Amino acid sequence: MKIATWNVNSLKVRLPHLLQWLSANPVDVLCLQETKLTDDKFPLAEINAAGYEVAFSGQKTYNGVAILSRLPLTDIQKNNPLYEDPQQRIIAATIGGIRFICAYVPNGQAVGSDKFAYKMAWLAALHDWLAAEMAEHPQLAILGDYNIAPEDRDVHDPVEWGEGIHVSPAERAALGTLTALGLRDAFRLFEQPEKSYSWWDYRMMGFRRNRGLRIDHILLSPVLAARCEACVIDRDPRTWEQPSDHTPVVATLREM
DNA sequence: ATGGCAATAGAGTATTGA
Repeated sequence: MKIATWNVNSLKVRLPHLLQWLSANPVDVLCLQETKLTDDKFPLAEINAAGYEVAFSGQKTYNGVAILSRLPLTDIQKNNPLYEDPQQRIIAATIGGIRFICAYVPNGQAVGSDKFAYKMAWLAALHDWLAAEMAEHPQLAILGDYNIAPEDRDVHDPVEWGEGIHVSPAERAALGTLTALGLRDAFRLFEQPEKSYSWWDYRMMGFRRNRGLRIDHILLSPVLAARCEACVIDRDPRTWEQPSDHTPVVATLREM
């Protein structure tokens, strides 16, 4: 089973890329972030025609998440039941006995800002909800844009980024509370090339110069981590015309 | 230190992203 996550930065603009990528990479489950579409504008017919069922939760202009699946999705949950949030950043569903959570963690803008406080409160609530979900679902995967680079090796220039947004000790500690639940970063279960990133700034030729961050992650419960046999970042879509600034992360799970 | 690029809303420019 192949599972993946991709922040598409507008599904309206990126639908051709999504369909192109899926035709070459027919993953079983794909979590999308930043669809930026209200539900009435979601391209349901095109995604169904590509062979996928889909659960989605969107809003105008910002945020918006979706889970595409070749198998039926059940027990669909929108947002964290422990956290009242007008922003559509989470959708969850059970697929083939696995609980999937698609998450778009707040950006946070700048350490100490109001948006940063929101990010930290949001992550604390996510932790509490995940603890309950993991107790109920031993097979759990949470995929998405975490807007946190876990370690300095996930940052193109740790000195330049300092202790700013996406790399601050507080954010890394919040991510650490998730791994303390037993969740494993699928990418780091395996040997990986140095300077592997999942996002590059549009500006300053960020991609060409590989000035990136690894902020998109697949976290797996212990049972699923034991089934994981590969995890890769697919840089290819970032080379296409008018790309998202993020690129897909794909994990392979051994069949039971 | 700032802005640089892209998407959106909406009609010139502001906001947000990371």
